Amino acid sequence: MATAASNPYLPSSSILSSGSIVHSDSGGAGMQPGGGAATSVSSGGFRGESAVKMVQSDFMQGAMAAASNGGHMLSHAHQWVTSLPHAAAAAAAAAVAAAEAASPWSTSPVGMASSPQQQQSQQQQQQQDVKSNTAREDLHTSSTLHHRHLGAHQAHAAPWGGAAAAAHISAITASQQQQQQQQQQQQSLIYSQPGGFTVNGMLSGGQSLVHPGLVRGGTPELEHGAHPHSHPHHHHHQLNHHHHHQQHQHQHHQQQQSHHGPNSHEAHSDEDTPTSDDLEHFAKQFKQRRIKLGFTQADVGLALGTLYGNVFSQTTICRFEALQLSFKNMCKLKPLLNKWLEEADSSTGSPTSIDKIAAQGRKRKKRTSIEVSVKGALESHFLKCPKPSAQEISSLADTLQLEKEVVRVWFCNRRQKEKRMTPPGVPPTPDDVYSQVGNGHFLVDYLKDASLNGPSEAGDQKVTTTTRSFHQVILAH
DNA sequence: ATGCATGAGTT
DNA sequence: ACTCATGCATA
Repeated sequence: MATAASNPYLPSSSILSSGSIVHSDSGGAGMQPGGGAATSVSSGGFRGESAVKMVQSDFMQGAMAAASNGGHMLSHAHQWVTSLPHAAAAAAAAAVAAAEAASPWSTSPVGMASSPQQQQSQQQQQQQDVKSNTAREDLHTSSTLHHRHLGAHQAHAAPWGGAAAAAHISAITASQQQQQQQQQQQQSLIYSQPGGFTVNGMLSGGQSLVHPGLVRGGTPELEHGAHPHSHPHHHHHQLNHHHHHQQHQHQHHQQQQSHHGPNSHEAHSDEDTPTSDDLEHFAKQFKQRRIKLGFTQADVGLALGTLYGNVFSQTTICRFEALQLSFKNMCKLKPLLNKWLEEADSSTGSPTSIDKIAAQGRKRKKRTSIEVSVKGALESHFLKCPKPSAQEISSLADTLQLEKEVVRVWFCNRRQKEKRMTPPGVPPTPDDVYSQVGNGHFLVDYLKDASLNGPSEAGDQKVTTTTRSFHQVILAH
């Protein structure tokens, strides 16, 4: 009880006007009345609501039922905390590109031309699949890694990329990039920090991870951020819009030189085209080495900032290791992490000096805790309609007594989750290969329903099989 | 390790 | 208003 109130946020204290902020929520155990609004929390279980997370799909089954629980509501009030304006601001320059690689990863099968229809047409609706039924559960047993084969549904054609190849960039057959559809792709911006001053925190140690040489003096230039050897110039910027389809997709042909043949395939180090297998393997390996070297995920994130000018949080590193990022995002980060690994490796023994940067100050809304029962309700709606219209959101919000914005964000996040490489579930038991269908499949698609977005194409998506390995399988047909 | 959140860039 | 990349705050 009594949780003390440690208010986490609150930037610097007081300046904020009024102090009404309140913190609360927390959940710890559940008490804490919250100051203004109570956010109910209750989730209880540690590690993510254990129960809940266990099975997402199960929500429907079990949780839902429970859901009815009464009506509690959570009110979360909105209390954003204001903090200081941090300076981060952004420098913006993009540098990134550098690493990106690009390319079509097609390594795979290739050949087939993809066919599908969807490629260009659709707009945002990708497949949202919903799978429902089957329960996929995720339990990853905590710490250890879960090895699953992830699926990669990689789909996009290679947006960013390209070329990463180091040297020759240009060439690439055009095939891939080709069609850029208008979708959005994302932006990958990179924030580079102005070298002038803040470089990222680290640096200090110098010794440790980086050698002066690598880090370019402080200015991270934007243009080529760092490529060690490759040539610069490719425009970084995202280009290509092709996007989504991460999961379904078909890849494009174009084989690149990456793998060779028959038995050997490993290689891929960085520049080539990362295939999902590569990514999976790399991620595992990365984690292992990182741990051996004694670095935390947070350390790595900061170190990347020093090396490339892009700082990443512990969260991102964690997700990378767990393959919980989109395929594209994984590809983007891999080169950076690989580079770090090389550095860290060579400089063994050095301490880490890390420090945190801290603070950013922006106002961030207090995190709303949604009760399990409410989550169950949201989950069930999601299955019915992953993309509810504004109106639906409003009514749902009303029903659940949540802010509309909270509901909207929940759906956005839920949708993102579906797109990750690693499906939420993936049983740690990779073994069964076959049976996975039962549990893991998600990519089913249809169901896009119509609410807002449209109709469209939806149906097309075909089903991608999903079974364990998406990679290769990829769309059937 | 994850849930909820912010924001750029699109559409 | 959405998607996608990221991260603070949390469990």
